[in-house]
Amino acid sequence: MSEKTLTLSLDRREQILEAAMTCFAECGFHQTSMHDISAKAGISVGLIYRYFKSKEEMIAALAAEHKKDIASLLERAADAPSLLEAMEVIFTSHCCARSPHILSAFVVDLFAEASRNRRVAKIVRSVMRTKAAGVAALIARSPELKKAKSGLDAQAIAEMIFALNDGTMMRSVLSPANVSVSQQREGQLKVARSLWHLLFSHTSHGNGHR
Amino acid sequence: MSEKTLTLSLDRREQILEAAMTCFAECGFHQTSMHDISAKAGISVGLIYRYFKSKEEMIAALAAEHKKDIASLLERAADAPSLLEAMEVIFTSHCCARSPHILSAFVVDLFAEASRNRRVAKIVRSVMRTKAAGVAALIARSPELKKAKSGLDAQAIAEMIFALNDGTMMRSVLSPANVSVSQQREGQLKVARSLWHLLFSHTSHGNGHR
Amino acid sequence: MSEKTLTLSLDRREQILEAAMTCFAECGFHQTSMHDISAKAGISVGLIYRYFKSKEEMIAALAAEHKKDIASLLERAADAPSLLEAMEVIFTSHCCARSPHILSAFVVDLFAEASRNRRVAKIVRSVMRTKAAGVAALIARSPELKKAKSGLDAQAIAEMIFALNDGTMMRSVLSPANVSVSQQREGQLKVARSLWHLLFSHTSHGNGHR
Amino acid sequence: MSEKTLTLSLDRREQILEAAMTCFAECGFHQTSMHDISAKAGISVGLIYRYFKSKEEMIAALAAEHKKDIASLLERAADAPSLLEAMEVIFTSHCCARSPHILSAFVVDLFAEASRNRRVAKIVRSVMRTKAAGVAALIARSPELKKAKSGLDAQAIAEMIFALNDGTMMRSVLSPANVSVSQQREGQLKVARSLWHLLFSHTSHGNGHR
DNA sequence: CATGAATGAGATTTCATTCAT
DNA sequence: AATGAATGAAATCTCATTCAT
Repeated sequence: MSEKTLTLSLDRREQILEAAMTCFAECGFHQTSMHDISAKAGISVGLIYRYFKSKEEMIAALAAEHKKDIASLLERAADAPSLLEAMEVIFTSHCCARSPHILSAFVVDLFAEASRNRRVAKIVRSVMRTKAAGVAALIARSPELKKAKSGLDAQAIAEMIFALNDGTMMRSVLSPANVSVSQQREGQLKVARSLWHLLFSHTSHGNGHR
Repeated sequence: MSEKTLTLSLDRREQILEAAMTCFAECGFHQTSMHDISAKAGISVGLIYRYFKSKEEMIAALAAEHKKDIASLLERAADAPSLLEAMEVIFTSHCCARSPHILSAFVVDLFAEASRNRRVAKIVRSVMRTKAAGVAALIARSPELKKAKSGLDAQAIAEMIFALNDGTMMRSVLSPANVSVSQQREGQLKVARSLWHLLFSHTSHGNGHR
Repeated sequence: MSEKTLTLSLDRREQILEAAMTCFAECGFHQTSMHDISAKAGISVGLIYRYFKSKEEMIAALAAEHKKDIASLLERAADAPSLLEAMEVIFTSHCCARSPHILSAFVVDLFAEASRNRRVAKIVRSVMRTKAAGVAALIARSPELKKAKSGLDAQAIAEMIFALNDGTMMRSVLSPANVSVSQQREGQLKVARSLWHLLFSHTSHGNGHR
Repeated sequence: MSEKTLTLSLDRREQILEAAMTCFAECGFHQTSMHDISAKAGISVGLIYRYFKSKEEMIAALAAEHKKDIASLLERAADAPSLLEAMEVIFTSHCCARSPHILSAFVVDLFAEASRNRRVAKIVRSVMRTKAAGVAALIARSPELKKAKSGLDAQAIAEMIFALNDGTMMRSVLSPANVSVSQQREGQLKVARSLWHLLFSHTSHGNGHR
């Protein structure tokens, strides 16, 4: 029974976080009311407080989940057959999950929040480190690195990849609603490939993407 | 007198916006109260409402100011003797003005806000267009472009520059307080030069920056 | 089995009341939550409701228990060999039971509650009558009364004893934590003896208390 | 203008405290809502917070007012032509001000609160010291003291007076509504005179009160 | 032009109580 | 008998905005 109870509890927790994520992405942390979240989750306000001590704790929990998502993303990227494909996985990651804007909007809010909330800042910093380390490893072991004549080390390349990745994501929150998920995907792929070519390709002609 | 009144008014407006900017950057739009702003500006709450119809209007006004700042930044970049130097101007722009984090935090908040506020979205989109067009022009006329063998057109290059620029800025809101402005500057310069090399340099050895 | 069940139930009831008493004394009736009580009693919230219809009922039950405590106190006082000793029993009663402040704080809260809760008021009034009658009887039968030249009748003397008793108890909730139980006892004894001397002694020299 | 503003503010503050006092006495600190107070004062909830940072601060403010009331009561007592009359002033003080029960109920609540609220405890302790010192001085200078053969010093007598005073007040919160203010006054006077006789009178026959 | 007192809706959070298991 | 998840009303406190002075 304790197992079932635990499962049930975890489901509830998930359900609440899912609702919160959607609300936060739609309205921002501080414009989303607990009532909004409870309504979206289809439960009462009070129940949320059995799972989270405060609204801030929910934000932190979501930030922690984000960290896990990033970790699993990196694993998937590590499994990719080539560095180019790994980069494609990374650059398109926020285009698939859930609805288009949701994730981007959430992450931008997360950074904004991190700039004034120690607790969130700590988590987001750790996300950044996870990402940087993961990709640096990816690059370090890739055959492309040796061919690269850019003179940049794995660390610098990783940082560039992520800055560009975050930058496109930040800008994507403004892409008009009529841009479909697959169009966004295309755009992201284009950026990823462009960067790959810049970093590792020496033949300009091979750059076959539009 | 009307002229003086006008001047006075504009000063007041500036004074209020200056205070608001600081508060917004410190606490975020929706966690900053009108009282916070009035206190920072050293005036009464009521007076703010003689200059701005609402809080939202202040955000919009600041977004508009941001747009002007970007425009003037682009002018300065256009005056730079070389494309590399232009990129250096662009990448370090948010490191000088006011205190370190202030501007970055504000801009990240602005994007977050834009993702759910039509009015702000409109302005920020126009900022993005301004930037993109400005830099595209910069590149189009630069001698480097012809030498570039990346196969990317001016537009794509401009987008990459800005995505990277926004990405590093977004990440900078998390740089610890003990990172000085000049250190941040250094970091930004490094990124700018790396990108420049990737885009336009064919001699890997020339990449002399650390 | 029904007998055992009943016994069990009574134990439970006692256990709950004991926990409630402690919580109430520590935090006050209306700042103690049912959860606090259930936690202190080591049971679930729901179980409390099998024994008490509501929180108010618990307060009433505790008031009723207090009434019994007072009745038994009076019996003990009646068994005392002299009136002075009876008074000593009465004045020190709240110093022994449980931890020092607990009982005083509870009783003061009980009076506060009684001033706006009919049900509690009824019980507390009855406590007061019990006390008054009991002590009046004690005095009426005591040899001291005849010697007393104060001109006060048993009823008036009883009232004075209790007003003084309640007054010292009310003030004792403020005695700092570093006053030990035995010190409090000393203080109460001193007051009891002083009053006894005032009421019944005609030789000022016999007033041997410190 | 600043003077008028100040006056206005003080009036407001007074008005709010007056309303709060009534509500607190009627319902207790923790059963009175801010809305109750604002309704009783005829203002909005928000306005209360311009004058008091929190509910707790209002309680503290009222406790501080109580302290002043006690100080002024002691001054009046000191002006009384005789010690007996001084005691009469003291014992009847809570019968006149405002409506009958209000003050008593408030003070009992104040003691209850003091038993778990450091801030209030501090104030109430200081009230107790003020009272004790004031009356001890009163007694020390009175001619009765010399005649007293009780063997009690001024300090002990003062404490007895106050314990009795507080005790009768605590008990008065339970006097039924049909007991008029003047009847309560009578009762208090009776107690005061009884005590005076016990303390200072040597002729039992002179005890002329009922 | 300038103030800041005043409003009242709304946000977060708590809690007595119920009820399915 | 016993649990504790669930509810939702209510409490405290905040804040954008208005308006009399």
